[in-house]
Amino acid sequence: MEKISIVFFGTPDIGLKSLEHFYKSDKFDVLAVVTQPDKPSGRGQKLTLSPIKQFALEHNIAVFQPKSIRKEPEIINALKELKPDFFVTFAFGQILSQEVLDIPKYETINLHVSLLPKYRGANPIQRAIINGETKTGICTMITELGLDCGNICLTYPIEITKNMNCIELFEICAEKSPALLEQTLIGLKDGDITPVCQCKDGVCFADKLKKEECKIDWSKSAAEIHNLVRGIYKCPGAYFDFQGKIIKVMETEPLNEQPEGSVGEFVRVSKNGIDVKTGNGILRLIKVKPEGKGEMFARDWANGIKGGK
RNA sequence: CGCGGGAUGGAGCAGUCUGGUAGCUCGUUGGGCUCAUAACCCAAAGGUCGUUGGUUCAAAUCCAGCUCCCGCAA
Repeated sequence: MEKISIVFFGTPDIGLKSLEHFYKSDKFDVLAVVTQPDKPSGRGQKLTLSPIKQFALEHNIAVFQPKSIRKEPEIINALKELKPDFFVTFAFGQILSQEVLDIPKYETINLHVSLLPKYRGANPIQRAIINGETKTGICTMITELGLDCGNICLTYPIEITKNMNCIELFEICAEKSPALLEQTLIGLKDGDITPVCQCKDGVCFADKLKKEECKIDWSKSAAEIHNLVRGIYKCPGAYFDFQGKIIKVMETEPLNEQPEGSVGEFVRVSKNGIDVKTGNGILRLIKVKPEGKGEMFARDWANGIKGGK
């Protein structure tokens, strides 16, 4: 069987397993990788390569790093020269142009980590958890010019369990993506897949996270805050202010009690954690991460506060 | 050279400015109380104060270098 040739468009590590799969598979040929330019990042402003670029460099795959691919004819021409069967985009971070979409012999396909048409856009995984969804999924689609609006090829459902956080969900998505992409490409090439239009009902968008959203509003219900905490776990993490310091909340458990006291007050400190009164119910803080410190159990943090007074 | 916080028994912290006996809240172990306990009382064990050098009669503390961890910003 002739190999299917692809160009992989991606940036963060959620797509790494898929790229690796294509690279190692004898059914596919990765002609090149397109990723975001290197950016200064991290403490000390060091120039950082995207995980996808690192992988490409380690395996001698050609890398293109357009600032904006629509406006760089040289890169577009180079991609045309490759004569790929497919373009595969997965968390690339740039909008393509029709000219780019038309380059591959078959299609340009995109993998999106939600069950479209829900959660189109930048942050589907985190938004799904924040909104308390119990199921989501991944799907492949024919890329069109609009935002995640193309016809659907294949989907794979994923259950969101009660305490799952966004990192865990990221990993599941990354894990399940390679097989779905492979099926999609082979199916499209053989004509076994007929992409279907996204139904018009239920369209919603997953906007980028704003900084204000990460600050915990104790007047919300314990369940809502719990969803926020796990939805933005570590990236960037939900927090509250305490004595002028930022305290990030890493792990929580909502409880149904309705205690006396005011909203946001620590009503109880026990071996299990710090119980905070919310607009509805108690939120038990299990693990926190104070500014400048490492992650710790909430009860340990509480120990230090008392001792320091 | 982007800005900033931190390293002290097993955990979380105070003590550093103003050098002079290793402290607090927990945990652990043993004992007591109790029908019983995660509660209470008593006792014990456990620390080269991140590392190297300097100043000093004397350094967790002052000075200089180094290592590691973390927050912001991007």
